[in-house]
Amino acid sequence: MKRGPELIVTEKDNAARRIADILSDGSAESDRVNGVNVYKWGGKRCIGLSGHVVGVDFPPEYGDWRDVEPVELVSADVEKRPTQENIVAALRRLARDASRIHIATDYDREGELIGKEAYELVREVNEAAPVDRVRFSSITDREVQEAFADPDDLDFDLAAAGEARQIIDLMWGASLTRFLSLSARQLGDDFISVGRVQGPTLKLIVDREREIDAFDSEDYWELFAALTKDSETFEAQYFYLDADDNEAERVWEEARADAVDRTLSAASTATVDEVRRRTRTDDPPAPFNTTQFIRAASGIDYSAQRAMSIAEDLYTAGYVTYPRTDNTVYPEDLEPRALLDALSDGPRFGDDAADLLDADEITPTAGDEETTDHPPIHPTDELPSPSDLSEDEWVVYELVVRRFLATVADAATWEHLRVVAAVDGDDEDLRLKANGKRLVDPGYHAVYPYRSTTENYVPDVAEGEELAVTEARLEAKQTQPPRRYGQSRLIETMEDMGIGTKATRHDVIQKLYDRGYIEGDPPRPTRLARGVVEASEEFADRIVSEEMTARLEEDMQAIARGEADLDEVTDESREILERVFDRLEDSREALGDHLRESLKADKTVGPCPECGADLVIRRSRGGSYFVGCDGYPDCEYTLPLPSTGKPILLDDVCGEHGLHDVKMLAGRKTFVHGCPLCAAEAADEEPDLIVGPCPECGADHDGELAVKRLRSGGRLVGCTRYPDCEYSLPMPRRGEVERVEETCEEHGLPGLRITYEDADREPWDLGCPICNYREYQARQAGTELEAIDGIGEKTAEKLKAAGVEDVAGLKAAEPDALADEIDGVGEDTVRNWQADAD
DNA sequence: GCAAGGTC
Repeated sequence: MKRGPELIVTEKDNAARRIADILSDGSAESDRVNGVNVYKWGGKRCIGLSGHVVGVDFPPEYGDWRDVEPVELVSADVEKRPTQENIVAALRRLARDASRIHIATDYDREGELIGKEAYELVREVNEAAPVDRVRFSSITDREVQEAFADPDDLDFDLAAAGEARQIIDLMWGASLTRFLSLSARQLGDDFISVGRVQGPTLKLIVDREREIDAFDSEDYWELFAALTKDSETFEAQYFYLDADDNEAERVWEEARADAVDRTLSAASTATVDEVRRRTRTDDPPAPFNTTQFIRAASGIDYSAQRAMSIAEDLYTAGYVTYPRTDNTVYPEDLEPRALLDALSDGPRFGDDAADLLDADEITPTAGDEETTDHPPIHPTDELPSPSDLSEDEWVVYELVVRRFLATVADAATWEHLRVVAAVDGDDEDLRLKANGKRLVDPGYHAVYPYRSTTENYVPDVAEGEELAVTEARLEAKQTQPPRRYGQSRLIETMEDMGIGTKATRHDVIQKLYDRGYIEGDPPRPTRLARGVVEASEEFADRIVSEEMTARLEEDMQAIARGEADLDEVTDESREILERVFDRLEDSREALGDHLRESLKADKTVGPCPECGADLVIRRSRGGSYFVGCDGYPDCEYTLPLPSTGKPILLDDVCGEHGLHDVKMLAGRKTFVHGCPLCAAEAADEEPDLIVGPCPECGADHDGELAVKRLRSGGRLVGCTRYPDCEYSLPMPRRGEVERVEETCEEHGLPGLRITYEDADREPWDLGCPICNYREYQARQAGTELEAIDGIGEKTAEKLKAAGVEDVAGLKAAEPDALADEIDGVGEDTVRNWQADAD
């Protein structure tokens, strides 16, 4: 046997560093091999991978979409190829002279597969060294030491289960994606994708939209009365018992609602006939897993994607534990008291943490899901100093800290008081109810302010007591269609359906946005999405059904138990997919037409006022959007669109022009532009407001600056001699601009004031427009990239590497070109950043 | 270039 060093392989660098630290008792030293961290001590080396470092794909000859019939992918070989060359090379180099190899990847199915991939890479260069597998549920001293003292073997069956998933996902996803894209002739960046996870997720959204479309709203009425005891007034609601003897508040017949209203309006007293007091315990929440973290973050207005991105940054910096976890049970070795003690030094929450230390006994809550790979998300005992985090990072970090505090805090206690009072009616008594609640012991709410603690006051009354009826109110209402899924609700539903994983669900939603399947927030499906779901339902129902995952899960478990083998499972899946293609091939044309119609519907604004053909949303070569006639070049009619954001069409149609309203999506700066023709006409009619002499041509040519409304809906201060003089300054789109008395000495211009229709909104005195713009530019120049929502330290680094140094540079960049240069960033993201920078 | 799953 060789006498070289032992090699430990982990799933990620972070785990490698911590394991090396534990096994070496802190003596490990960090080194770089091929740009990859390697930790060395004694006769040992430890390297962290980056998840999968090899990927599955078809052989290169299947690469050209147009040359290969999609159905050929069903029977094509699937190969493994390194995807992280530098890590693979480093692993090979270290493995060559290793005397023994320990696979220490995560303790789950995917970890077993990643371990097997490492094993195969090792075997390519070292046939002799023994390879074992160490398994531990959390990276703690005790567990790691025990695992290395008693190593096990790789579980090749479990890894094969993961491989079956890889192969099946690739063959279904790639073949159907190519088929749909080819049939609709969408081959560029705008290909049409389907897959085992994105399919059912999209169908969920489309199905909800179908319910909304099919919904017929119904009128109903609700009745309220103000009841007064002494001088204390509270509101009670009319109710009755329905046919099933259940309490009902909605009255479905107008005549009856009016009759009840008349009786209540005429009544002067109501008699209390029921008083019920109840004390309710409100238990503190369970520890955070990924899904619940995303849900809580969405409650404070962070999108799923953004919340996860911040959590990952906090994890990398060492302030919170691994954010991708299903686990809602803290590991045994977590010491709440020690952690509270550490947190009590922190800003914002230190006092709350310290208060919790006063308790005699600290028992954390536990959720239903207990897994072994990672603990629930909680803060570490390493605290950031105020300047270490951006404001957004602080907000999210505080959420994680406070969730931990909540899980070790006491339950809250509410006192509920239900009062029912009766008013004499013509044939029967009318009953009114009020539900009071009071937070008598705030418990965990004292440290976790993210849940509502709104109280409803109902005075202390006794049965038989007479209350004054001081007001009656009839409210006409309509039943509402079901609500669209929000992002966090979607993720929870995906989790319930068993599709996707903690690490991918939020990415899947992002993918649906990127593919043009959903828009806005809460996401609504495009026509294309409906077209894809309809086509899938007809020909490949599996790919939009959660059953596919359920079935795959069963097959994987069979493989893992050694009761089925990989080929059996993948061959069976192949046969099913072959049959799907038998039917698809016959309908290629019709399906392609349908998808193309859907694509066009997403872009069709309405009839062209000049030739009657369709007006569609198009993009100029510079990347900006405009409305142009589909009859181009015969008809050259166009309308401009605002320069910020990405346009989508709303359902509302302009009564005058028959054009759909346009909404511009730009993150927090999203706004409704409305009918583009109305906007253009309004701009033509709005008179320019002359401000004063143009600084460029005023002296020589008498040019004047004026506030002008643009046909795109925007506004600027520009020279009246445009286009001969192109001097201009930006102006906000909204509000009414007026001149004020005082004049700027430097520029000879009056100050400008913007007033708003909303009377609550303070007017904005921006002063001399030139001075104002200068100040604005100065502020921008001093603004760091990180100040923009969605840009963290890492993204800022990537931006700088791409040549974007500051906010001004970001604003000047072409979104598509910049997106190409930065991994994991799409064009829309860049547009959102730019909109935020304005 | 296609999926979904790791990780960054």
